[in-house]
Amino acid sequence: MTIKLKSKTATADEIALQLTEAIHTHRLNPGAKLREDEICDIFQVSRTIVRQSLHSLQHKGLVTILRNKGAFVAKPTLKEAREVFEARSLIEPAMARAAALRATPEDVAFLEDHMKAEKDALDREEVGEALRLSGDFHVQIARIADHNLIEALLAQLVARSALIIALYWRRRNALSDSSSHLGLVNALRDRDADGAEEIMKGHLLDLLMQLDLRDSPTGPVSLKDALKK
Amino acid sequence: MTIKLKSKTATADEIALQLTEAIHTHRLNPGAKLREDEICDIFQVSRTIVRQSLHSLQHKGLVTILRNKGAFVAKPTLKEAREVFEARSLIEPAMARAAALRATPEDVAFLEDHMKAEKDALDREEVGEALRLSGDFHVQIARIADHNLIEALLAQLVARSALIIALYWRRRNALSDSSSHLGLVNALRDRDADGAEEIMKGHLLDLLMQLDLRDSPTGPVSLKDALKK
DNA sequence: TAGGCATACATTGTATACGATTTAAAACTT
DNA sequence: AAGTTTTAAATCGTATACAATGTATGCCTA
Repeated sequence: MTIKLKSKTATADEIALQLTEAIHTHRLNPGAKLREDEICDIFQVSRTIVRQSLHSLQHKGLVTILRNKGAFVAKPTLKEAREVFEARSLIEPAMARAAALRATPEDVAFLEDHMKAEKDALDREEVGEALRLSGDFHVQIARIADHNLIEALLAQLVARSALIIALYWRRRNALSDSSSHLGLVNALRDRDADGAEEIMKGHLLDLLMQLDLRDSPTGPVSLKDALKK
Repeated sequence: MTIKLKSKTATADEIALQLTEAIHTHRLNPGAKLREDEICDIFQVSRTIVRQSLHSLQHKGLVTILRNKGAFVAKPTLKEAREVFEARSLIEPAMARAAALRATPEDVAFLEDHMKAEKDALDREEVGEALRLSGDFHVQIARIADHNLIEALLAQLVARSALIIALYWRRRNALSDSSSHLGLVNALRDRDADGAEEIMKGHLLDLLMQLDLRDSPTGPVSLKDALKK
């Protein structure tokens, strides 16, 4: 899928956002090289701007920059993958609880729309987009909980989760368990803080279970890479 | 012994680290302007490098960059301050627990040395340095817990906490409650996971209590600032 | 003299040029 | 022909030059 932009100059943030979405929807896979000149051509900006966005993404853990070698979409190790989900397990249940205590009817309606958009994307077989929306759902919970810091942090963790899913997803058929999201929305509507917290806890555990985080070294590696040195 | 005469050019990371330490020890206060040329002169590097480090610090939440106006040491709002400590309260007790289960005798010895260094700094009345060490203690717990992701995250939160302390510290006399740290080390030595978790929880609560995070708008504001716009 | 306007200065933002390093390719040797 | 050295190309890192923006100064007018 081509990444197009308006004729006027793009900002570093816009480029970073587009790259993030491409990663999130698996149009860009872990390990993919991000050559500066190539991105310059696509967005019609100087390398200065491109480098800003790449560094930005590096800080967020989505990109790995090797000195004098270039920028690559990050390839989380098994340990990093576990750590991401451990961190999420520490944070998100509390966010679900806080969200349940604060959610307005508008918030609930928003989440319902959000879930519908996800379902529509799945019906259209836009798997990547569905995955992105599914992750964004979690970020929205933090937004409803009115916790900006964790919202930003969670956005990073969710984006990294997309990388992890790309690397360690077990089966390609069953995608997301939307029933958890539905239950969460219901709990929010009912102001059921305990319920929301528990559902979130279980939901993250479910996600983790669907990943293959055993000690197999690095997952799918190209033969070329494996033999390189 | 020969001394390196070659004026080794500082890297962006080194500059960022020095600025971070200056912030951590309160040699740089919230709101301080960080002019690029000035930093260039100090470290004898081009603006390219300085801008890299400033952007890096912005991503970490220590610096705020206003377009066309420049970089300033961040000034956390009351809400942001609360969020930092809420996030720490979600994360750190779990780290204390994990650390208690993993701590080796070497780890315990290291923490004891660390506490002694903090005490020495206090005795020498190097308040800023003591504060920095006190914060780093928490980061070391995450390191012992062998959780790299949270260790990095916590380093950011601790650095931001230094800003918060600079802004919202209640009384200038009583500094840190070293008894909590001592208790924590003992719990780690005893492999007392529950105890470590509880002590950490209480310790963070104590810290929070010593801050003035009531709804007074932004804490210490000058009349001049208040009328500025 | 106070306020508004215009100009000059200071600082930041972006693009480009140049040097350093890596990667790929070619030529050479054994 | 395989391996090694040499050469060239591609790519990244840093410094610098220039443009855009913001800030301060002085002048003019009422």
